[in-house]
Amino acid sequence: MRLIAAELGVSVSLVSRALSGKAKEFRISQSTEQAILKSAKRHNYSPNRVARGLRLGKTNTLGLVVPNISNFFYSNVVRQVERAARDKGFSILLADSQDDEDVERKSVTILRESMVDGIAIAPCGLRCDHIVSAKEEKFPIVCVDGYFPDSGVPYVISDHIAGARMAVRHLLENGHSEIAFVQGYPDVQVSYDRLGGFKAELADYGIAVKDHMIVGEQFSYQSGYEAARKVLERQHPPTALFAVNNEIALGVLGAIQEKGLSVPGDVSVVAFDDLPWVLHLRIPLTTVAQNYEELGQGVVDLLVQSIQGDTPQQSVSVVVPVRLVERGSVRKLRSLRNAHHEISSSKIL
Amino acid sequence: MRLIAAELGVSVSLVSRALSGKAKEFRISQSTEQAILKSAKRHNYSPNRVARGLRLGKTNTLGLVVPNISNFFYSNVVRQVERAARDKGFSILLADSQDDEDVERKSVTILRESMVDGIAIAPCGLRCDHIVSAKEEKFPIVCVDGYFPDSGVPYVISDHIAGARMAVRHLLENGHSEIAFVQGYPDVQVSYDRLGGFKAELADYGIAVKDHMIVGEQFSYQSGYEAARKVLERQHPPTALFAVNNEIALGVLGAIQEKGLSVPGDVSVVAFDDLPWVLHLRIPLTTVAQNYEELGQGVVDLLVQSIQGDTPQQSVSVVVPVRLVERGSVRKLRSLRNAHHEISSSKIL
DNA sequence: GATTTTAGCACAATCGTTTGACTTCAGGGG
DNA sequence: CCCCTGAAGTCAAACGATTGTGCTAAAATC
Repeated sequence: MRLIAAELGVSVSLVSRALSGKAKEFRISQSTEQAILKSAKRHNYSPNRVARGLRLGKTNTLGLVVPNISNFFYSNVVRQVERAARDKGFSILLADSQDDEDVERKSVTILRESMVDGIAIAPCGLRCDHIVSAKEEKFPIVCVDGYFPDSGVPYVISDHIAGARMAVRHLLENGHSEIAFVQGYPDVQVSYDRLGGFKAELADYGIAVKDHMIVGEQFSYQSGYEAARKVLERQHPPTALFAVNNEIALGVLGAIQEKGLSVPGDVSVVAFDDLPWVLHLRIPLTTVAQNYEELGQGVVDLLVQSIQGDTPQQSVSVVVPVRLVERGSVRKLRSLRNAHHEISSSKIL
Repeated sequence: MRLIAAELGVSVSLVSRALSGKAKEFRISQSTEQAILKSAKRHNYSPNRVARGLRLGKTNTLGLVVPNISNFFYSNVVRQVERAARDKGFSILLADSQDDEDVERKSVTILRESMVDGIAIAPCGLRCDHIVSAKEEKFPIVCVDGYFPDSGVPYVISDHIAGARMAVRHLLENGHSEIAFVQGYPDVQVSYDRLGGFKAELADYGIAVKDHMIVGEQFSYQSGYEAARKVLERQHPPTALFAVNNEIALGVLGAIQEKGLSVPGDVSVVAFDDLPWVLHLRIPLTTVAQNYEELGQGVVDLLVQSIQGDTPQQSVSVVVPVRLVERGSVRKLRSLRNAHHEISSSKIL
């Protein structure tokens, strides 16, 4: 800008205004405006976003924190968030928290130091003081996938409870009553919700929840694998397993395969998270599909709303519906179902 | 910083120096240093990276451009790049070019406007003027996955040629000579290399390349699906297919399944890109595995080297070895192989 | 002809940090 | 008594853009 100003013998302010299209507003003569624009082209000038950010107090950048970007679910969320953000003129500053609360915390700090205009975060734990304190300082922040009830932090999530219920109902309706719940790290809201849905649906059918059927401790292949192994080695193994995310689902399949069991012949499987490759698994998995696009779009919308100050309602949040995609990894157990009816007089749809 | 300075009745410069640990160097009395540090804690001050970036001319941020972050390959690269960058104190400004050269071009502009200290880019096309011009302006930029020969732009790539050769050799050694090459967008260096490897290996075995066996036009499920369908419907269909990336591989599997064919019974498949779920496919795929970690680490290393000005060699680039992981999607065709030998007197290992 | 308007532009502060160049004061050596 | 040294700090200019205010002519008005 200096260069241009000097070259044309005008002031920098003039250049700035001309380049930001405020020529009319500030009565800049057509001749100088054209000269400035032309000169800018020649030097192929492009504004310094950092300087502008400093002056304007906003950078047109959104921070995005996810626990593990190589997880297909998150990479899709990232993609959708990036797309939605770009549509609104924002760039994405990305941080991978590696499922570590400390890293997450540091990432949030760095993002705020970087003057991002807002942060979208898929939290990896239960502690949320860094998030809440951001919110209390009027810093735009929105959770995605996970959330913190009563924290007042807005969120965009899939309907975890309904998703879990749908999956379990599907199993129940096919006669399964011995269902293992293979979860990830239990102490996050997502886990609470999915487990809650699982239990609630069982309760609706009058079936008691057995604690030993709730297994697993991490959102990883390994954890899913070990948990499934353990539960399948019980004296009375489950007839169906519900895997709480895609990585765990793979672990579960690994364990099943290793035991020489077949899906759905010996054991049925339903998983949370839909993936393109489930179709081509040995047995196409029946899954609860989440809507990445709505999640990504939703979180960006909320964030941008909050940034622009028009926050109509206090804490608007979005719950995106999920849907069950049946693919044949669940076996119909008529006999068992009927048997069970007589015993438990469970509620029938 | 102002606040702290005012509160203690000292100048901002003092605060700045104290906080950046230059107390000794600038002979700041222990008492004031402590006071400043204490005050900073109380206000939980954290520096403004934007202001610092403006002043210092560097932001400790790396730009990263990938064609499609929801592709498992790229999401892993992103993860590794992010990790390696964080280890060196850099953040990642992410852009998804959506396999669109114009978007890619704009992304590079935005990243440079954002004063990132360097850019890692997985190019999605053949045009590279924006990349070369960055390099010519001494702007640190490194390609990953793709590259531009003779452009002088450093790169970190997998050994595409060797990978393709390994895959093809494996097929040849199992008696396949009618191999379809299911590629993506042909006009990128990656495609040239993989196709080149394919042809070279066939040539080494004295087998002529048939143009109608080279199919596909995009790096997508759909493209892989359609290409596989078409080639399988020929009068003399191939006995094996080589899918050039993971999404295409899925499309190929989809087509095979739809035709009611079995892998490897009716047709063998090898794919580029290793994925966690290939183990649990109907038939575990034999794949060419890339080393994400080395790719990510390598590109960050090169970039940081270039940023810090110590560029030992002119254009250091890295070619990361790949390895073939056999899993049983290739059938041994003794008969066919022998038959073929007699006809073509092909070179045998 | 005096005054007001207005077109066209320049000045300078500002955003938050960093940093080279000064300043000030006390004490020591000659 | 003067000069020098060193300790402890201050000043002010940058970085690159934006923006409120002020200035100067020429044109319009009465």
